[in-house]
Amino acid sequence: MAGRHKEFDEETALSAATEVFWTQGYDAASMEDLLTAMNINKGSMYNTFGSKRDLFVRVLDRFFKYAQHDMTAKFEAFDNPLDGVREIFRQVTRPADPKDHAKGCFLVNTLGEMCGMDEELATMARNKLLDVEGIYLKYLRKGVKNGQIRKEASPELMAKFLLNMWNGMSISRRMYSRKALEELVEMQLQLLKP
Amino acid sequence: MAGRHKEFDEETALSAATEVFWTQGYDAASMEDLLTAMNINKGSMYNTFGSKRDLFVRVLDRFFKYAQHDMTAKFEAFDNPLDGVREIFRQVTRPADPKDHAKGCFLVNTLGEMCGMDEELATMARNKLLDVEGIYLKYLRKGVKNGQIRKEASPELMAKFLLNMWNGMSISRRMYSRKALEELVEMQLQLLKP
DNA sequence: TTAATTTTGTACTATTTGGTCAAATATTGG
DNA sequence: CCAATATTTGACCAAATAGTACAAAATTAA
Repeated sequence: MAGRHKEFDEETALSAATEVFWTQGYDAASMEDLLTAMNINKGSMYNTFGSKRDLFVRVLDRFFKYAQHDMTAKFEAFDNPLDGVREIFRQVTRPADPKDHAKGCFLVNTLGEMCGMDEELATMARNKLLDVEGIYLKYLRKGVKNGQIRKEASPELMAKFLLNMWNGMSISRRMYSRKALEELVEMQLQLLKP
Repeated sequence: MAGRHKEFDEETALSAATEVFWTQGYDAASMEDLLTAMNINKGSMYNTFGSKRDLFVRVLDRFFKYAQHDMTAKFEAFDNPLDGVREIFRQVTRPADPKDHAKGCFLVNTLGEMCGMDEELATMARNKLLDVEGIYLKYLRKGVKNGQIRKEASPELMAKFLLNMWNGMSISRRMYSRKALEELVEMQLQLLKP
């Protein structure tokens, strides 16, 4: 196949774009911000990704793919799903970078920004969050079978509860101390214990 | 004092502006959108409110004032604070207009949009949400005294828990059915019962 | 009446927005 | 080397943005 080679790495560029969309949101992120972060030219961007919106969809999909793997890995690393949940919520209570508190959850942010504005993007974010709920459900069911999770509440409802907790913490992390967030997690996890 | 009187009612105009900011967010709401909704001219707006940002601050303050009154009234209408909380969360599970689901909570939206972008506005929203937490705290304490709320957890933590629940539901309402939302509320309220 | 004040509407600025395009550059197969 | 193909580059564009300016009409209190 003839033609000049791509000089930049798509993955690297998408990763940089993720950071910009994540911290600023879709609308507030300008093409200039994005191109500077991605370190490519306008032409390259439009040639490769199509449009700002298309780029966002790519970023969203890629983000979710990694999040999915990460979540599953964390659940698989523990015998007890409660420990998996704790590990997952450590991203909230003890983020790698304290600046992550302001960023919140990318999917939650997107659902919040797009709902009522761009229903298509909102639905993408919503469906991904529902997939997250699905992961919770899978490991909760396993936990119920092993007697690690209470049998009295339905796993379906408990999964929704965990997602609601995640949604809430995505906002609450912008207002509470680490200690308060940790207490909050531990308090709510009581609802899952047998 | 001489001079022509204002033709429009500031309260009415602010109410219209609230709707626009609430559904679209601060950034996405254009002056054109706002002026059309408020039904006044550019000159009148800038003369009365100063700037888009100043208008937003007025809208935010006014919104919170009403929310505060509303919450307090709901708590006061019931002997048991648990019923007060249920009534407050009916705004989420059974909103007056189903379109309110897409709108979420104005304060939560603002904290989400502004955190990391405009720290001053973010702090305004955050402080108002912390005031909401304060209201929860007041009535939880009363409930503890009356044996309606469990004594084992600290009222401070339970208040934070309620706010976290609110934050979460402000997102979750954009993805779940009424029935699921109601089950979610009732499940989580278990944590407050004695 | 006069001075003060608001409303209305239009025109304007200056900046930023997402997006386009053509020319230059690099790569490959024939 | 040549022709075809693909990417890079930066200039360019039309639309929208918040905000300003202003003049003329309207209303009011003193």
